[in-house]
Amino acid sequence: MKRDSQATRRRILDEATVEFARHGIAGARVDRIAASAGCNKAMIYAYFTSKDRLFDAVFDAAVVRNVTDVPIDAADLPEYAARLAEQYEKYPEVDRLATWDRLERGGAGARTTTITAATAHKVEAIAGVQRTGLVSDRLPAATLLELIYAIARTRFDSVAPGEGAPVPEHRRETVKEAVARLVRP
Amino acid sequence: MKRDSQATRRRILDEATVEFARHGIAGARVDRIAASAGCNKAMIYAYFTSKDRLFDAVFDAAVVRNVTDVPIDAADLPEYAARLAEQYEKYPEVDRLATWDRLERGGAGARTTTITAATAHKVEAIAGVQRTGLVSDRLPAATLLELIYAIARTRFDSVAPGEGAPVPEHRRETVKEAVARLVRP
DNA sequence: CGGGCTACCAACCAGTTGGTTGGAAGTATG
DNA sequence: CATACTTCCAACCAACTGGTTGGTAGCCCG
Repeated sequence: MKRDSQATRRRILDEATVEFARHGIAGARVDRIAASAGCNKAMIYAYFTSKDRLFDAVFDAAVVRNVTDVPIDAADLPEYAARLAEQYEKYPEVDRLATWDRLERGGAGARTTTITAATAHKVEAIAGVQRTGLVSDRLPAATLLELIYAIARTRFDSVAPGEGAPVPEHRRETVKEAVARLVRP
Repeated sequence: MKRDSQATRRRILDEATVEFARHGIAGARVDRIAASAGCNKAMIYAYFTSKDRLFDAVFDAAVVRNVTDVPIDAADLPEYAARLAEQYEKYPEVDRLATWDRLERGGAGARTTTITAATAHKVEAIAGVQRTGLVSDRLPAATLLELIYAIARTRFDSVAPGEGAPVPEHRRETVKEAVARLVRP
């Protein structure tokens, strides 16, 4: 068959993203990833060394995209949070991968240099805006960021599933309103 | 050895709680549960039928305790959220079990009659207080409850791990302040 | 055109694991 | 004291699974 190692690697990563997001590390099956990627299991080990390293690659790719796609705007935290919520809506697997990482690996994936640097930058940006008085300093910058993350990740589907769950536009407004209240001076 | 089926069942449930909270369903090992419960694996199947049913029993016990231990007080939502946060601090396995349930079973455990009834009651209680004007109705009652849950579950340890993470008392005040802002009319 | 390298694969291995079986042992009762 | 019931167990089974091996086949280059 026609060969293209870059294409094979790409398909493995894509299908592994789906499999890990759905089943986590312990529940994912390397055989299933190979089957849906249309290649042999040995190829996965050739490119990624082990199941765990494959998860690393998947996690890093997903998280880097989130950090890149949604830069912080400390001057407009409600809007920033709304864009973050949209990103989670667009890529629900990212939150799932982050949650699997927290449960199965104690959050090790989130302690990479890329993420910790990005996070430190965000905290400093929020602290800066707090010093100008535009954002309340009743809560520390790091705490505020965690709350913004928690609110942006909320899907609003578990209390009243199927009914009253906000459509994306409502979710955006909900997140915006909630964060606006948190940061109001 | 002296026999006591109630005691054996209790030990299995306790050790299964630890194992499922730590590893989830796919990652938990029935052999490990048996070993730490000090009984034979066959006993687990005698009492609980299957690994999945054992998780059901563990989940139900943990969740029922949360619902029972922390009844809602719609007249003081910030304080209610603070008590909820304390409960999560006291029993961190509950949030983990709920999260595994969401990831591995699509939240099926949370859709039991006990929980949906308790939730409906809470939503109605919040809606009632909104009608009196004491709590803002900018956000629907169900949405407000989801946000309260999200805030109460936040551990404030992932943005600045190890440093600046609030001690329980600070966490309580942080949750209270955040929820007070959300519900302010 | 043939050799060598790269990309790929079917079959396999050794260990694991949820669940079962054919009992043994403790205990209660007649 | 013997029987029967309940609680418990060691060994086992069949299927599974992460990872490896001994290749094959496509393709490039001299």
